[in-house]
Amino acid sequence: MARSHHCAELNLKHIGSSISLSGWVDTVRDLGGILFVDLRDRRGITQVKFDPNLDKAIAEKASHLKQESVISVQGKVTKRPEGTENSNLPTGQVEIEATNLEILNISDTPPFPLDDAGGDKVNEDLRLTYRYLDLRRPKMRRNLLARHKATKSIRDYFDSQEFIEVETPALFKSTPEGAREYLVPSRIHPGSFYALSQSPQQFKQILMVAGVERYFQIARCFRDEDLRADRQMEFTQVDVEASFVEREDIYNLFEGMLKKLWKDVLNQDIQTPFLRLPFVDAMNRFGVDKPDMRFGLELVDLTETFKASSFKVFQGVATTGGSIKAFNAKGLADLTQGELKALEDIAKSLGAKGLAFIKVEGGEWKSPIVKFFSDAEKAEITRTLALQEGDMVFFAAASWDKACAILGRIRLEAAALLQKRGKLTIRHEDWKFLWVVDFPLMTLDEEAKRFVATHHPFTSPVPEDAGLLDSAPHKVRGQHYDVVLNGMELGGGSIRIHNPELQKKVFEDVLKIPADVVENRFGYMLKAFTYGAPPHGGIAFGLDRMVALLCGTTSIRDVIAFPKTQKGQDLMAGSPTPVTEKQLKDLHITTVIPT
RNA sequence: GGGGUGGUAGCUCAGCUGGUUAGAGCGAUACACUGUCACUGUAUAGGUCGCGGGUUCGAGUCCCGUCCAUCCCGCCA
Repeated sequence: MARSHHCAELNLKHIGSSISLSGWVDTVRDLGGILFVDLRDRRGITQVKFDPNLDKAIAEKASHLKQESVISVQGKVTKRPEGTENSNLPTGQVEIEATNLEILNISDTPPFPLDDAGGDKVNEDLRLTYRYLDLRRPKMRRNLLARHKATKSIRDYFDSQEFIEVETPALFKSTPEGAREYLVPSRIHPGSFYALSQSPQQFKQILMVAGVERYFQIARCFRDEDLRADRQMEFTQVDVEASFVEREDIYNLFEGMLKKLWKDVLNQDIQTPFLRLPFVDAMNRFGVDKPDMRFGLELVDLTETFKASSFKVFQGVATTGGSIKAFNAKGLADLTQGELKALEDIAKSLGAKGLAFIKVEGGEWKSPIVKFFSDAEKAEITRTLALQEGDMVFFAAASWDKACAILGRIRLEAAALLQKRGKLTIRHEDWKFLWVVDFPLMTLDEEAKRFVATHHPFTSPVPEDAGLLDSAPHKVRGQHYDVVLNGMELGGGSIRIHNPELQKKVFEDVLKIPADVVENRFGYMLKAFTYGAPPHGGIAFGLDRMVALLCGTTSIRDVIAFPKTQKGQDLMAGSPTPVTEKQLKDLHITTVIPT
């Protein structure tokens, strides 16, 4: 038998037993005569003793071991001598007196340290090149385990709610309305392509028409967009859809899932129901549609205050439909020139002309713009922002959405600066869940000068707004909801349109997609809806982001076994690669490499 | 497509205003060491300073280009 026990279970109860262990050499401590090996498997570490007084040949053999070699050891569990116990190890009361050693594979010296602290500092490209070594690190092993627990918890939950998991195709047809897609050439149909599914959205709605009623899937999705710390080209969605539901049903269902998930993975109790925050309030108070509510620094609106101001920059914006927003970065008056410059650059990158501010220092307002303010304006600023010594106020004057976006970002940066100074504490495990609701159904695409669906074109309007679809599409609220945690969008969904006429109207009259294109792309769906489509709705959320949060990491690469780099490469296997002429010929493809 | 940061020994980093033979810690190798647990001690080896070009008497250092990684903007219905 290769092993009778694993490396985390032996203790005083096993003393005297003959056992066998297999695993990797974590460390070798050769004291000249006696020699200790920390033997590691996926469960933990056990100390093995090689004593030349007991067996000279085995001790000699062990002295040639290198770290990360794979060995199998037979021996007897013994109590460690008084004073040599290791309280840091669960197995630290005992050790194995080796009676036999089998060297299964000697390892080359690893190219980087495999402990948590050392490995964390290593360049990520090196970790990705040797991912099999990186994954041996305790932290990465924990992350893989947490992901497994999360998916198991989710499957158990939906099963208990009588949802069934249905697989849908990865090879779908191209629908260029959404994210850029990965195309797959058809060998059998020259010149035609599949698209890798960017989400199972259309199939899950069809499953509702099919009478499945309660569907979920842990589904792989593909999007050919630029990568980020929280975005990979292929990622995993927990995709859910149910018939005969309203928004409240989805909120309850999903809150239940998250409650169980947090309990199963972290053994923590989270509070439900979550706060419901309308989109407009989220923007006005936090400047984003995914607010981090673990800290304040909320935005205020000063548009009215500055409508008659002698400060022309603000007055001009305030009287021409724009907004003047501000917030108090409490205690940040000691911000350095460099930090201020960095904030200005961020503001400008978001379309601000500059970043107006007031520093309250030594009882005075230090600011390049304050000389333009009247006493009444100053009083109003002091009152609404609760200004005190040591505070720092930032302003944005622009269109409403731009002003919100600028300060929303500056608010996050200011919070980071305050945290660095120890003036603000933001705890990772302070779980502030919320639903953001009442999104506008349509958003005006400035470039294309037409409306685009905020969420997707299948989202149902809020019933009382449906009459505005023709006259004022941007005023129509959608039955769309996002679940947000600590500044991260975990997922979103909506109650869908189940009426084929309404769906057709949204495609053709509101989104202005030509009728023949609608028929070509979505005709099958509209047709399906004519055969008794039940009212339905659902939600999808990013499993990778969720697991990253559970593991306390900001990069989803840390919770994906084999992620790709920002340029979409697999550094270990070396994809993508060119292919042979024959392969291309079979697929009726010719390539043109840009020079 | 754009902006920021980084690339010096196997790993993590230092290397000021250009100036002799580019350093440290960890790791590796060898030897010593019989109760260590990140063992310890002594010694040794290890470098195309990402790559290409330029300025200069002289470039790790300055300039231009380029590649890679990463963070962000655009993008992600």
